[in-house]
Amino acid sequence: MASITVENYLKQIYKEQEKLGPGEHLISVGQVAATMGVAPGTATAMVKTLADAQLLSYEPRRGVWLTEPGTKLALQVVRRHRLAELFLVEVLGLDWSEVDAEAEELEHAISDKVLERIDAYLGHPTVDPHGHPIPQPSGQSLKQQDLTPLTDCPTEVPLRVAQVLDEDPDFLRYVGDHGLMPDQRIVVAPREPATDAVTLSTAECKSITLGATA
Amino acid sequence: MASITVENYLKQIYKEQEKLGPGEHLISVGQVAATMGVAPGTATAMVKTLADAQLLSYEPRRGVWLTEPGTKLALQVVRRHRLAELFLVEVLGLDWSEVDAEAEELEHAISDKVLERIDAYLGHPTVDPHGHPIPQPSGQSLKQQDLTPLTDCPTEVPLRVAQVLDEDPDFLRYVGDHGLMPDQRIVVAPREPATDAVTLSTAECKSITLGATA
DNA sequence: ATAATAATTTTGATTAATGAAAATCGTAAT
DNA sequence: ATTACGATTTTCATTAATCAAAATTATTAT
Repeated sequence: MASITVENYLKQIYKEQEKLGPGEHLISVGQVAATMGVAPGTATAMVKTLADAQLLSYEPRRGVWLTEPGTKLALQVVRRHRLAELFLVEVLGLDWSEVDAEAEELEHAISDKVLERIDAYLGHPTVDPHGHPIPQPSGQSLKQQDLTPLTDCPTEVPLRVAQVLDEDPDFLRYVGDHGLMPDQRIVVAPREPATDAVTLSTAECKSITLGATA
Repeated sequence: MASITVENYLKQIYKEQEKLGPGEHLISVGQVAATMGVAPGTATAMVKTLADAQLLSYEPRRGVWLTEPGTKLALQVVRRHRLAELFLVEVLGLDWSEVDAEAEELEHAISDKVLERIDAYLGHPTVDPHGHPIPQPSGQSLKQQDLTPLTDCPTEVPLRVAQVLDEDPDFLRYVGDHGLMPDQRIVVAPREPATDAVTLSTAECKSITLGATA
């Protein structure tokens, strides 16, 4: 069985790959070290053992990308993580700003059986509390269709929030307090081309955000 | 923070101590090795580091016993384990025969916050699905009052099952199928002094059990 | 084409947890 | 008082995961 450490590396690499454009998949070892918070040499060593285990492909000095089995394992971890998050919010009533950290532990402790019970209990949901898609048990991830970053949405038009990428608890609490969360209706104000800020109004408030929200 | 391994050693030693009569607390290192399923030398080494961490007292060649902090930590693990078991049965509908194994993993992944939510969700229960007491957050364990082993219950008298000690899934499934579980009413048939078997009748069946049930 | 820079890989060492096998100790029997 | 036996402890070695720092390599700037 894959250790917790291995599961975390695969999940992290998967999430980095997800950010890339379609067709792209190469992640540098430095990037792996950075997201995992380990020294570069540590990442090199781990990446080699993951390559030996056929979980990823490794081209020295270029980078890595997940193989089929590696992707499958990563998706299982992400599925456990996101279902755990949703469960914590929906059933135990935790705040969406804190569930990411909690699920970080639970994602390694949930068996297939328990996971499928949770899935059924929640009615086979497709997105987690932040609007991220929940991979299916088959190992297939729902593809994200046509999401537009706030920075290039049409202005003055009613829209609905699809997902919030940032997982920082303070940020989530802040935007949550201002009514910005998945499925909420918003209107983006006319852009000020000079700034990288976007002003938008929800039910009643307006907030200023940075570039990383969709 | 205590590692998962440390948590498991403390929990196991606690459970061994629990079996002892009041006043007794000494557990041999061999016993520790046996319940943990490790080589004797491994147990000796671990026991020394736990002693250095003040989690238990160690008298070479005699054995160990938990200190106050060690007991407290062990009780926290047991609490997480038993609340997880109950949650799996009550909320997710798992069978009582399988939840011990599942909780073995979850007990190391549940934060204090999530644990207290689960506790509240379940209505602050006092016993797990097998009738074992759930330690309180303070670290105090409810004391077990006047439980009588089946082997010396009065016969021909209606009784109610308090707890089932064995955690073996096959055993639990078997007795569960015969209606033997906590809070069920049973009648013990007259004893056959020659055998170590006890015959008892529940709603309709009768089953023959060994010596370790209360 | 060469030198400088930044990223990556190597090397050497460490810590936690473990097993195997040899050495030691304590108790019980002769 | 010895001896023998069983449990315990020591010693040596291994694996997974890590860091620090030195060596290497690729790319960029001159």
